[in-house]
Amino acid sequence: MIDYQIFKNIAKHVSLSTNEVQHFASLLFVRDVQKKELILKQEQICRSIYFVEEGSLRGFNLNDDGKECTLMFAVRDWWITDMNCFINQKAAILSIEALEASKIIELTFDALEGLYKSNPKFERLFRILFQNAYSREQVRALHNISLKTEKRYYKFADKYPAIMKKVTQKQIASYLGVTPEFLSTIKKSKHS
Amino acid sequence: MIDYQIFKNIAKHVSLSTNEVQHFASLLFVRDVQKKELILKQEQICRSIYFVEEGSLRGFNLNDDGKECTLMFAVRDWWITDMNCFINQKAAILSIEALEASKIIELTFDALEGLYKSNPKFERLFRILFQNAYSREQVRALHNISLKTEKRYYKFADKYPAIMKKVTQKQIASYLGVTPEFLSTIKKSKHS
DNA sequence: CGTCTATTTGAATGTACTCAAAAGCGGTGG
DNA sequence: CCACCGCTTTTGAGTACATTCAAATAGACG
Repeated sequence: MIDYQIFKNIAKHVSLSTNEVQHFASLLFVRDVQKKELILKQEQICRSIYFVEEGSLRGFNLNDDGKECTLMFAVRDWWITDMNCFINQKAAILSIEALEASKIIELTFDALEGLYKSNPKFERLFRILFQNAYSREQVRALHNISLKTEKRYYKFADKYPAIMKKVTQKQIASYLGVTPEFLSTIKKSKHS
Repeated sequence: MIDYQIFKNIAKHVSLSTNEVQHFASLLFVRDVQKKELILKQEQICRSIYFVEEGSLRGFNLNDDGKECTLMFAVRDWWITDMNCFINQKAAILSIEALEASKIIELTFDALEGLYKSNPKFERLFRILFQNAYSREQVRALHNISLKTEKRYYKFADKYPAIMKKVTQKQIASYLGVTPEFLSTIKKSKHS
């Protein structure tokens, strides 16, 4: 297990001793999920943060009108959770589904709180992960309010080629907050 | 200085000894800025994170077409920076201006990196601040892509009454990513 | 091969923008 | 204290962006 991608991901930010790695590993749950399986269901308490060891996931919200909004994708080497519900341990706004057969690694809220207490390296690790996540969301918010859909689409496609390979156009449309029909017409018109 | 709001803010998340508070305080720069003064200028390296001790700030981007987009407001007891540029120590995308005469507290990147190394409590503190910031941005992203402008406006007004008192309608429009003219027509139509 | 879903296309409608002009408001100087 | 100036807000007409609904086509999968 110690040759898993998750340890390479961590090693980018902090260096752990063999013992620390072992302890961390002992807290993880590795799960193989199949395509379309839900790792987290909306309304359910969000008890864990997830790492994509292999495969791909999508976090989305289904509203009262039946409209799906994709908030995030996660491919190999990415972390994902419904952050707001995770940190407050309350009912999730998002569902998270597998886009294909995937291997995911689960770290529960309680285990993570224990890690924070037992070893400041984990405070550091997640401080870095969260600061990076916040930074990305801040840039995304700027793009959302300042750019036209067409430009946002091509920026997304440029920035995340690994995601483009895994997802349908309908899912990208729901990530951009437009209808699949409109995204279709955008792609047809000649682009920059 | 130790009765400043910033220490109450920190005490919500970690408890520091008198010595730790003193050390932290020794790293801070307190500045009085006047209305319209720029704390951070776009294109300039973003070297610090700021805390609003008193007053209010606005972070915005000015694009090539001369269009201003407000990414965030900060009132008393809030932290603000151009996160992406702060953590990479590169040219800022945002300018930050004072909306009124304000007292702000500046913590530089280098000082903060020193704090992380010297005392894990600061890793914890900023881990919590960043996770909360990320959580808020995630919710905001969902609202941006799923809700109509009208609903976003009233949600914002409900959630941040302290900000509503300080900012113009034009600035709110630029935060929502719509024109001031359009926001004006929204307010006129009868609302939910 | 047949079924289910994704994608495309088009017409009609709604949402939001641009441009222009008028009205309102706050601050400054005489 | 009033008059003027600059900026914000409002209003309206015309246009562009994006949605809804419906139907046709194309792909994916068992």
